[in-house]
Amino acid sequence: MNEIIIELTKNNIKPSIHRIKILEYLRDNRTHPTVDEIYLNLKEGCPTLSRATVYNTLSLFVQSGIVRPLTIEDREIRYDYNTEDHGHFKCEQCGFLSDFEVNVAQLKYEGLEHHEITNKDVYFRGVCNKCLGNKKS
Amino acid sequence: MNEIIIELTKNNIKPSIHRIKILEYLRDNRTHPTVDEIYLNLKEGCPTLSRATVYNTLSLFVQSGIVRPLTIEDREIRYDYNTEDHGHFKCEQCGFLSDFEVNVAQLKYEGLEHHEITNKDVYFRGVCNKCLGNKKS
DNA sequence: TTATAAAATTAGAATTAATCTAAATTGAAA
DNA sequence: TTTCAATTTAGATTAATTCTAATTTTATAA
Ligand SMILES: [Mn+2]
Ligand SMILES: [Mn+2]
Ligand SMILES: [Zn+2]
Ligand SMILES: [Zn+2]
Repeated sequence: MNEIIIELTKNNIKPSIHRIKILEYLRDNRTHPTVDEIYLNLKEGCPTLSRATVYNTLSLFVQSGIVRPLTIEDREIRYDYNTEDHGHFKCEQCGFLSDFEVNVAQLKYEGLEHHEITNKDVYFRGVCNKCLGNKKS
Repeated sequence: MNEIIIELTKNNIKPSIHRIKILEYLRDNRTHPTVDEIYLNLKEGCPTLSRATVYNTLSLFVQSGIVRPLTIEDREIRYDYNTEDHGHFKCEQCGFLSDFEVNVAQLKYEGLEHHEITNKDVYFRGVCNKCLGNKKS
């Protein structure tokens, strides 16, 4: 809780109660939750919470670089507290979105001379081991 | 035109006039167009065309693997006729979505043992050279 | 403390990409 | 021609996100 306040303050974000709760939720739930997941879960302990606040707050966090937005889904954005270098795998069967190790920073590329690159994402898709195991072939 | 029909037939897709036009449009416009871009452009030469047909057809193409859907945008899907190994860069300033060279296939990763991977995407974001050049700093 | 201004939050309306639905059209057999 | 499945269609529906304008909270100054 205290670390969350420090992190917000360090990033020039005033640590309001909602901002603390939302960042805390992301820190403690590494499932890459959607806006609605965050909203519905926090609403229980804070019935006055508005969806707009969750949207506003997450935009603020993304701008400050303390959380990362994931656009691997077609329709809705997911949010990741882990901004370290790692890839994301989406199982097309069960929908689960998992992390995997990949060295994106060292990835060699060409054709972006004189571009400023602020963000790199690696998205894989397929079927996870669990879903493959369940399949009676 | 003829090659398009051959490509569709090879993938067990009956080459209806709309399917031909849509695939032709993707082949000739490598700007990663959205559904609406495709729809509005083709509607001129084919006023009866429906949005639903564009959606249906693109889903069909994606399933067959002859076009690739890009989810680099938050809100809408873009489509790429080029299914070869390459990365995508989105300029946050002008919105342009460009290709770049990157060897995704040879990318080393860990943590997806016994997963079936059907698709790999590399998305970079930032500011393109053109936008950087325009900026009077 | 009290007054004032700025920042944060709110509910609900508006927007819009994508999906769904049920009817109409087309095209290939029989 | 008749029949049946595949394709296409317009418009309704869904749902994530954004917008708006009002309200509440917090900070600052007198
Ligand atoms: Mn992650
Ligand atoms: Mn491309
Ligand atoms: Zn799975
Ligand atoms: Zn640009």
